[in-house]
Amino acid sequence: MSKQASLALRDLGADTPCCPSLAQQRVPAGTATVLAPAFKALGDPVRLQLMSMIASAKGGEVCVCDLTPAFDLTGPTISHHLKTLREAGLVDAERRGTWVYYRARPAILRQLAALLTVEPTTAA
Amino acid sequence: MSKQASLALRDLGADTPCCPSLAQQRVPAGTATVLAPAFKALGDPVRLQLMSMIASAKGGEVCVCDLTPAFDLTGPTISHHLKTLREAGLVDAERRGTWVYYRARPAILRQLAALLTVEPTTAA
DNA sequence: CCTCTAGGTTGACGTACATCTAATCAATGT
DNA sequence: ACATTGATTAGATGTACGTCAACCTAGAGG
Repeated sequence: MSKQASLALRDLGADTPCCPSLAQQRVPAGTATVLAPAFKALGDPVRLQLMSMIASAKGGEVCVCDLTPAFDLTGPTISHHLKTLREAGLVDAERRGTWVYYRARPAILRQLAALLTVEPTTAA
Repeated sequence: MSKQASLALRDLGADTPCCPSLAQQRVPAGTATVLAPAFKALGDPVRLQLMSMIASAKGGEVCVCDLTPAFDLTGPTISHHLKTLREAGLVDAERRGTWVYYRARPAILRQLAALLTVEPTTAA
């Protein structure tokens, strides 16, 4: 079930030109249905920090063993949040030996940022 | 209870320089706690479309009477979603005569966009 | 003043979510 | 092969969310 979300987000990159922007035109229902889960995934303080730790990591990736001790939560809970980020298409996971490494998907982040971008001067 | 969220978001604009960006440094727990509700508010397809309709409205504002018929939902449900957007500090409401008009808060949108903005070239 | 209409609020109900403990799977080292 | 460490999965529970039906509030107009 994690694959549909990732594929849907990837496909959306194809049928949208570049920067639709919330404020330029009404986002279609289909686009909203696809992108809302990504925002929802970022709508939790723990996941927002996890996303930031992954995106700002040196080398572009982080071991789960470095993420878990950063919170007062159990390992399974962190794993659950990482799964949510994964299913939202925001991150990728790769197992290398004993540890699992997470990596951000910059394209999706850029797409979400573009959607929220509004003109510097308020449109009259 | 809606005032705390708005004030918290406004305050955050003061103590943060301009564009912290997820990928430049780990977002502090406090910032995550304040901004996550804004992302959560956008994490629903209906609210994402409502936000878009409000932000893209001619004249910068929309009447609720124009928003409600755009969905297969009852009036109270739309009202509830608008309240969620209001409490997240994403929109402002103003009653003028019989109708209530909603207006976007560009500053908050810009802040969220800045947080998600990543470098065009992957940072090593 | 009283009624009508448009919005917003409250309470209730079903579902989804965040979190935990316990069990399972994967990889390394003795 | 066995035990150990790391990560995910499964089951359970309390809380929050989305939705609707019913009620309350505020202008408009007779």
